[in-house]
Amino acid sequence: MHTEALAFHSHDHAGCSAEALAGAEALAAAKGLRLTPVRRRVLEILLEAHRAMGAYDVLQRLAAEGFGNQPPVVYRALEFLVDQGLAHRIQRLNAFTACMDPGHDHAPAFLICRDCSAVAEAPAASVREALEMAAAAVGFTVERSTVEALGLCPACAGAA
Amino acid sequence: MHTEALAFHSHDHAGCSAEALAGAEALAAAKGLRLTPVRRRVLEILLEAHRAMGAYDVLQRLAAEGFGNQPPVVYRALEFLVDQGLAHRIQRLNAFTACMDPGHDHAPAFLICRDCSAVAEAPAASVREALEMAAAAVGFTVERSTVEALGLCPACAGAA
DNA sequence: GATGTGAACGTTATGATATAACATGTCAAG
DNA sequence: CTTGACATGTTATATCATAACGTTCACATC
Repeated sequence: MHTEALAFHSHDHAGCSAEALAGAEALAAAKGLRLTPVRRRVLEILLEAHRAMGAYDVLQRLAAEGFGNQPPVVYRALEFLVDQGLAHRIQRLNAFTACMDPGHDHAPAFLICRDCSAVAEAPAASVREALEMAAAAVGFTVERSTVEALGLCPACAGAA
Repeated sequence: MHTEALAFHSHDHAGCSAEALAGAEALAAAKGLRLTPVRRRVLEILLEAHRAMGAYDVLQRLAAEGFGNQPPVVYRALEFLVDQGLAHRIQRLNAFTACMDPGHDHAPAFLICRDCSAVAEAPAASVREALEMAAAAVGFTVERSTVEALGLCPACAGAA
């Protein structure tokens, strides 16, 4: 279960966080990256929250634990995590989420529930492919893409 | 020529702006919307620029012409235009562009050149369809979607 | 073990983007 | 000519993000 929309279903949360963290450590070791205390703690905070968090929300948590409490501290850590594919930025929310599946595929689509604000990462290979085709048709070369959908998650759709 | 990536090719710019503006007026008339001086002027500014502009850039133009010079003035006009499909927000740039084809299709993909910053609107029916399928697979209902690609436009790819 | 080097971190300050709240103006319907 | 709805203008502030600079620390080299 690594490409499904975990966030929309109950699951072994502690387990999936631990797994993602282990994946991050493996990736860091493999690539010779430094998963320093700040970076690691930011990733843990995102994993624990299991939803999109604003940079300043993360910063508050960091500061409460004795790390620096100025914006650059958290923005640098987030930049590192995003660059390495360990976290994602949700443009629509100016927020960040931990990547649930570091190291694989990547360039997922994000499904954002407008009701409960849950954010799920969905496999988007077909979406990217369609986008690349559309871009190629006008001579454009895609390097990075952002695909985000706003709507209703299963639970909130059911409640309505 | 209403679904192609105009921004990447030379074309009758004054003509396409006039056309889009006429389309906006027709749409406003048809829907009973008020295309007031501020709103109309914001749309014209976006059409003339023919690229993504930040809200404060637009505001500066407005202020120079005697309109209010406080952020809410331009943000309200932009919100109106975006809601009515006369302009689009480019999340990745925190910027706005005029819609080149008001009234049709809609929910285009945006192709953003990282070199020259040109932004083109590309037809994205197939992309949206793929996204809706992927979302449906996890029980999510898409209401609005954001599809943006960062890369190289034909001209800049050629120059490199 | 001293020392140079570079990356990460901390801090100050500021910049850029966006909205809440309220006052004023406009205009058509009653 | 009042009322009500909506647009605009203004003040103030919230929110998101980065430039610039100094300090610390791990580590390689001498």
